[in-house]
Amino acid sequence: MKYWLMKTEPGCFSIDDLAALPKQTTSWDGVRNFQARNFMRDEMRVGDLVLFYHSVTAPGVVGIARVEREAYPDHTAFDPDDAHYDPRSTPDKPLWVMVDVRFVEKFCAPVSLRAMRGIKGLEGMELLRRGSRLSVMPVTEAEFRIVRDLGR
DNA sequence: GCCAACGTTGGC
DNA sequence: GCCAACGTTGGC
Repeated sequence: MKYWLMKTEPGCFSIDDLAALPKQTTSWDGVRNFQARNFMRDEMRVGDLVLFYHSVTAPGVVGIARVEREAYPDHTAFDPDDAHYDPRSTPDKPLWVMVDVRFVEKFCAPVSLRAMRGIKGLEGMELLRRGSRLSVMPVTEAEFRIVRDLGR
């Protein structure tokens, strides 16, 4: 089993939005970065756990989700009216993929990006690298546990 | 709102 | 294949 961190802008889609869905499950569409796509397509498996990260406003990890369905074509790329439309991607040859994730828990206290920078054991996190912009990235089990324990 | 860092595009 | 220009991300 692997561990991940996935970013979202809460103004667009927050952990509360996820928890409020009937099945508490959503398709993680709109990823348009090859490195992030490759992680989803090649390495993400059902049951993997995800640190749910809010960016922009109060950046930090706010909870945990779980992968419910492995990569399948991101149909929003086919839709000219969609903000993430990409004409290079077609139903025959989909370029972009998405996974489904399910709500697991919301932290009592969000683990802010600022706080994470000072925590021993998190120094190696991709998220903390200067200029890190990846929206889907792997984390180690140790990092996952540290962040989870801080949030609970 | 600013701007550093980064990925992507496209001319050559 | 190089690299400048550009657009985007995202912290602050």
